[in-house]
Amino acid sequence: MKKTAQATINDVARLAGVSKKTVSRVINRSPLLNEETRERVEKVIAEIGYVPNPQARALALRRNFLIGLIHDNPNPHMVLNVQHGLLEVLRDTEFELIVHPVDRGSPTMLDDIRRFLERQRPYGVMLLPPISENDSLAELCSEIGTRYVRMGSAAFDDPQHMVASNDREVVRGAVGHLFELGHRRIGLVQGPHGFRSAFERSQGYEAAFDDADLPIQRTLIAQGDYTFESGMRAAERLLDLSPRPTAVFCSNDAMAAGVLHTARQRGLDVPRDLSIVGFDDTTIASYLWPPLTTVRWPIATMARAAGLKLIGNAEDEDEEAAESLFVSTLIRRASVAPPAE
Amino acid sequence: MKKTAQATINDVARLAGVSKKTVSRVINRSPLLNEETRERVEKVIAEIGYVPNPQARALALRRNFLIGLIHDNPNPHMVLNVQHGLLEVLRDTEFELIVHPVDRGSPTMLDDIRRFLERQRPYGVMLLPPISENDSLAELCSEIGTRYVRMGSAAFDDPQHMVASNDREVVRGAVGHLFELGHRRIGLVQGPHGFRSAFERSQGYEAAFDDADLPIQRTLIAQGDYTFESGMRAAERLLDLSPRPTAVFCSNDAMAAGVLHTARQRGLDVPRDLSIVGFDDTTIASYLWPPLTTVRWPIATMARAAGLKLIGNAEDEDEEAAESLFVSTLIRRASVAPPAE
DNA sequence: TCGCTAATGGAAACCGGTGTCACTGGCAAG
DNA sequence: CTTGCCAGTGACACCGGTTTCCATTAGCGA
Repeated sequence: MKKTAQATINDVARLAGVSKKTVSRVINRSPLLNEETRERVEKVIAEIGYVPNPQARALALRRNFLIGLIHDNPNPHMVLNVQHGLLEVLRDTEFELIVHPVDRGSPTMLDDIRRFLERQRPYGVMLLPPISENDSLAELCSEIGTRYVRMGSAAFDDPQHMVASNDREVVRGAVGHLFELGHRRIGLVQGPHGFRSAFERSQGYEAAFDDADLPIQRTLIAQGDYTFESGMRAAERLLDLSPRPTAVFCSNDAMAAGVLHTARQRGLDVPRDLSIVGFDDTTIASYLWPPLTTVRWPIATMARAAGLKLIGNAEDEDEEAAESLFVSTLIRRASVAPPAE
Repeated sequence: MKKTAQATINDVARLAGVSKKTVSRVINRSPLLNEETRERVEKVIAEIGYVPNPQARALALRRNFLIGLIHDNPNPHMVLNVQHGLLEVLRDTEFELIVHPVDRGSPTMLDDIRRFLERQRPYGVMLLPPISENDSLAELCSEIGTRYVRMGSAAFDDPQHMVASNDREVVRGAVGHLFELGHRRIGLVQGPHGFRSAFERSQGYEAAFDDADLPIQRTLIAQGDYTFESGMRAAERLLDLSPRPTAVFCSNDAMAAGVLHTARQRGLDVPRDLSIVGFDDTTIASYLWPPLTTVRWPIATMARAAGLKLIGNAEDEDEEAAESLFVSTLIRRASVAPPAE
């Protein structure tokens, strides 16, 4: 009795006077089990504080009780919010979170991920954008037999494998809001090519112009790459236009902050001379002066739903309970006003 | 040959005509091994692409090839930077990162962590502040036999278990810098009680007053809790003082952003009417207007060092190579100027 | 009382590695 | 020539679970 090491299934079996197998049945809630036996075993388990060894289980089941987070995401705000949401679901379960960032653009990326999946054998993985948009990655998961959920700005997979937000619609509404205030020359700072989110948001911008029956002017569209600096550069080009745009929608907050920065360097007053709308609602948005009007998407909520899909409850009746489409909303702060002219 | 499942150590042994044990010796670089045998086995390993199964290893060794990150940290910037640093070291090793946030203040916190350590048996864990300051947690790790490294604002453990920054000294220098510019009434927005970082930074502030042979005025010290809002509230009190302080040092950037916010609401010009210094050098700091003078501490570098200590290389000669004390530096931006008066 | 079936529980194999210990052959010392 | 030592290797148990297969028991009708 000197060993304080963890109790094993053998200890439980011995103390309860049954075989390992029976204990295993209790743990896994096998239905073919005498009620009385079950209670006796459960009593012993509670008494000695037995917890099954995850490594042994993983070996026998060929599947680990880990949820993997695979991402190549440049946005810390997003990564951390996703972690929060996932961990909230995982808390009080036997699952743990294992984070595996990858290098977008590395030619061996898919091999890296395959190795990760084959070695660690996570129970399920969550794929963050932009890598979640890669279909061959989803196929890889299917092939290996790992459950997966993709997160994205549009529904590009089955609901059971997808949590998506409505980027296009919410941007359409946000830009529409600018039109309603009287803006006509509304700039766009796009996200980088190859990002579905950038595409969706640009589409929303264009849809708003359609709604307003105005033609889309290419010169009002500047290319960014989701960084602060690219926002500054984009603003330099847009603010050189004559006539100057009176409002700018930016595909994310970092670029919006860059636009604000440049505007201020040029002595422009925001929002009087220029209205700015961002996307993400990072903490930055409310710290800026003026506080940034932006789109808040329920990242943590989405991650929570993804977690439920992953660890679900495959047998539970509420299989379909976890949502897969989430609405983002426009948060109105002080960086938007009617045009001054 | 139909099974595409992972090759096992048995396959390697069979194909190389040796026993499992010998293969195991090759994998673990046992020195008592005929060179010729080793080459033969390695050839087979390379041919069939064998990779040891981590679960089986974990079971046999009673130790997983996982590095745990235990934190209760409210600062996403920091958490993510630590993850970056750790993952950089872990990349291309057999280790993976497992993230385990805990609930500071929960009475069962230590039990939660014990359970985590006993169940997952991580190879090593990294402890982030403020929880890293909890000595009983470090004792728990020792007791269970888990390698650990604590991160903190001062060296409160052996170098082998510690990566620390020099918060006190750098703040002393930063506030000293304000004195040099001619400021005399310098406010302090403190971090919350019980945080070593808050304590160290406050001590640095006081040390700078000592250096300048000026008495510390309690009214110039406001209490915050590291949040933006607490910075705003603290500023409201400090800016009501008469005479008003001409500069404020804030224990982190979020509170500095709050101070800036309040200053601007009152129509004060920063830095002309009020100089502001933050701490952390989060992205916020450079996005703000004016860009914030702040202290940058090399979080990712520290995390990298911590990672090396954890997975080290216990047998390597450069055991002592990994640094354990890191210097933070003052980043001078536009939020500081000589007092106007 | 006997025989049959269904329900329950146990023995042993297995998952894929590592640790212990015994064994072999070659060589130096006695 | 015998003994002892050592490098190199393998047989086998073991880590702590799950799974397969079989034995036992209970229940029930004949």
